[in-house]
Amino acid sequence: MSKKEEILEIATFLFANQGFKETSMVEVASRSGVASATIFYHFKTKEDLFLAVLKNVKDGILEEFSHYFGEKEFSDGAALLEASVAFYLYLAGTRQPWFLLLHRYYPYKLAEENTFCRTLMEEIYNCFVDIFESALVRGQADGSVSDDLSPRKTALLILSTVDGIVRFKTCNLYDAGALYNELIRLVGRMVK
Amino acid sequence: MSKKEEILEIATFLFANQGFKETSMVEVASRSGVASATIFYHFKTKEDLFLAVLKNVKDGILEEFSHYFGEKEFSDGAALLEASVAFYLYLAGTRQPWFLLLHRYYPYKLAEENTFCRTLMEEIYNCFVDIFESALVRGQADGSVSDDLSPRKTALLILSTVDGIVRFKTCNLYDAGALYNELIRLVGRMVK
DNA sequence: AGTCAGACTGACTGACCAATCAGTTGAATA
DNA sequence: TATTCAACTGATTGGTCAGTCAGTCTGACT
Repeated sequence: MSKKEEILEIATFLFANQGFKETSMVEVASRSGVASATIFYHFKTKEDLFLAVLKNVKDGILEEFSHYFGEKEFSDGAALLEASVAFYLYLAGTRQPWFLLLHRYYPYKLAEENTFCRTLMEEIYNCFVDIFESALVRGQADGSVSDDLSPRKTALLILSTVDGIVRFKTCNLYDAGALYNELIRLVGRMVK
Repeated sequence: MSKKEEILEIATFLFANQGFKETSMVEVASRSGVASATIFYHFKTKEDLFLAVLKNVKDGILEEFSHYFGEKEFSDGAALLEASVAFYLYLAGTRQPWFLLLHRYYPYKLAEENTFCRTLMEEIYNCFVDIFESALVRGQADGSVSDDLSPRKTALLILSTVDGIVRFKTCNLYDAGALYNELIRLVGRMVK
């Protein structure tokens, strides 16, 4: 792995676990085994480093989802929806730093003034919503999902539920992990 | 208003809008119209100031809920649940700084090592969950809520949905405010 | 061997920040 | 009037941090 990649990986971990302001370039440097000036050689500013991290996260998420849904088949829309929710939860577990980062306030704040950041955040969340929405649309076509639902709005609400549970889990509020099965059942009730 | 109260109010606003680390004691002082040493006279450390802010938020939330539910009557459990969700959304709108603060990572991180902070966070979230849970229990007794639901788990899932939508709104992701009606409808479907 | 460029570094700087301290002020009390 | 005490302050300090700069090193190409 090149030093640049190493810096990116360490920075992802630290920005996710400690936050942007709370992570110093010196710490990223020392953990990556480089001099702090090396980071500024590869990334112009600390904000630039953060954006590179966020881009990495976006690419990773999009790839994981397209990989998973590219090779699997589902019997109907409801089954696809259930699998989508389950895969979101699975991913939040295996790629904790990504979701920790997305549950911090900094990227959203940065997105208000930085168009590149806003684009990245939109791509990430649209990826999530689109998957739920297309499952709902397919479900309405094959009859496994109720017709009197707005697919887009319902998709957003499902995302906020799933995202909320994952956030509870990272915040150690309640034993949110124990709710995963119940969550999938309730989402089923919601759209039936 | 005493200077101490003024400091607390300004600190609540700044911690909520900028974050803990990003808010300097000098800024809190200058906006409150006092010398920075004055803050340290009233609050031993910056962390102490944050805990005082969080306690204020907790007291405010608990009072708002007990005030609202102390004077209203509801026809059945389902109606009570709907009103609870609606009041949560209403409160998140009128008391934005409180919810912004609760959607930051700092209080949860602090709660891991500081028992007082953990207690405050638990009191806040238990207040929310308890209200949803008791509405569900009442609904199961009067038949307006399905019997094959675990009231506690369902209450947690409803909270995560509502909390997720409020978070989306504060993060300016999508027009989450437009989903409020849809949200209440879907919660109704969930528990029927 | 000589040249060049990209990768990397140690030492430094100016800005900022939490916290301290030795005081002043003003109002209540003796 | 003298005393006391809580509230408040200006000046300062030790420490941290993002970012800069003037270089060194290494490997490829001539």
